Amino acid sequence: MKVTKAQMQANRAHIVETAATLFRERGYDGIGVADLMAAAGFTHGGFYKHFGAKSDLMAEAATCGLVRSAAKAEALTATDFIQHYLSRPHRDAPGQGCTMAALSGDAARQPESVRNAFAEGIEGWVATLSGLSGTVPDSVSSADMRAEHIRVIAQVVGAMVLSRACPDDSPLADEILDVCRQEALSRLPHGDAV
Amino acid sequence: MKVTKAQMQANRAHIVETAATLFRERGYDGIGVADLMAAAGFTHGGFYKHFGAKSDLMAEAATCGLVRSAAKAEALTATDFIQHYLSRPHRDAPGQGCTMAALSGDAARQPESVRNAFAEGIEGWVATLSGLSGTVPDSVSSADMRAEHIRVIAQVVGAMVLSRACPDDSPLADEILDVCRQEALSRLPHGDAV
DNA sequence: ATTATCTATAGATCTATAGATAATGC
DNA sequence: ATTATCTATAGATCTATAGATAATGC
Repeated sequence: MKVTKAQMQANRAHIVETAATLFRERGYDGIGVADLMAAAGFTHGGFYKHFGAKSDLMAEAATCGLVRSAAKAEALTATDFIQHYLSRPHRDAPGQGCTMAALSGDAARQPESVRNAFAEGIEGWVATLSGLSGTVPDSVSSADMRAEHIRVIAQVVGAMVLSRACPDDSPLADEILDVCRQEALSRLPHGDAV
Repeated sequence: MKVTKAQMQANRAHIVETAATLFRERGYDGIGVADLMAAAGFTHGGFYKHFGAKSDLMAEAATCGLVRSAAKAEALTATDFIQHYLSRPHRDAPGQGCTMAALSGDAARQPESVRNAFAEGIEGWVATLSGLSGTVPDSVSSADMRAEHIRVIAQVVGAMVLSRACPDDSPLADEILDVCRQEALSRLPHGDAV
């Protein structure tokens, strides 16, 4: 039943990725170690050879999800990022979407190790937004860019969290995305995005 | 062991208020029916004479918390509302704070009855912001006021959710509140708030 | 007579651990 | 020999229900 070291690393990575999806879909308390391991193709007893506790996996899965989606965003313009982020497909597929939007509320009640992963992930997103073309108007000083990036993140995360808290097919859920998208795009340079 | 009808109504209301606090502090999955009833001063068996299921209490507690804090906000100016909302005391006392910030992430994974309570609560907050003096600049048309109020709510909820996801004493947690407070206040009329 | 609350429990979870198994890696 | 994974289980939860009790309300 033992596997090679390389296979064990691959198994561990697969557990983390599976958890990153299932935690985003069901919340940290919404899926247990046994179901997570089963979804990854293992029995639950082996979990504790990979991780010291469930909260260790929460932290690793958060980092995995935050890094992965920030890397995807780096290929986009700021306009395309906002369009994709504040979209119905993103809202309706939290398992593949933004970890901040899906799990920040849960993370606030988890150990500091999990919240550390979130803080580093948020910093990563600030850096990612700085790299997107046209993130802030040309007139904004570079000293204010960081603040503006933080505001954009708070705006889009807040919009997504509130939209998801509404019932399916709620007009308000769509309206929240629409008005925040309009605002976020109007902040971009050139005004060519709305 | 039976009580008067009036006492029973009072007991029920007390359970809802206790739940409104404990759910905000620990999340919907973070406290069970037995502990909730014990915190309200009852044994857990009686719960099901008051509510059909735990999710019924989630919906009632959400409405209770949302209505109560919106009523408190109505006595404030828009400037004071932003100052209080995006403050460290609010961030560090979720049990008495905004239900949207504390439980929207959890609500997204709950039955439609709970999300209906959230959608109505968000609409209530839009109406509340409309009533605050100086919510939007005088130049904004009334047709755009609703959109602007939704954006303010998304902004402050997003800021609070992200700030709480950071570790205790994290500089980033404070920075998120600070930069979003600055932005929200600058949107108010007269520019006298910053 | 009705019923709000209580005690007790069913049945299903959950996290974490103990010990067996079987394949790697020395 | 080591160890990644497995089976099995301990001990603690959880939601919901059943039946007893005792006070209200007719």
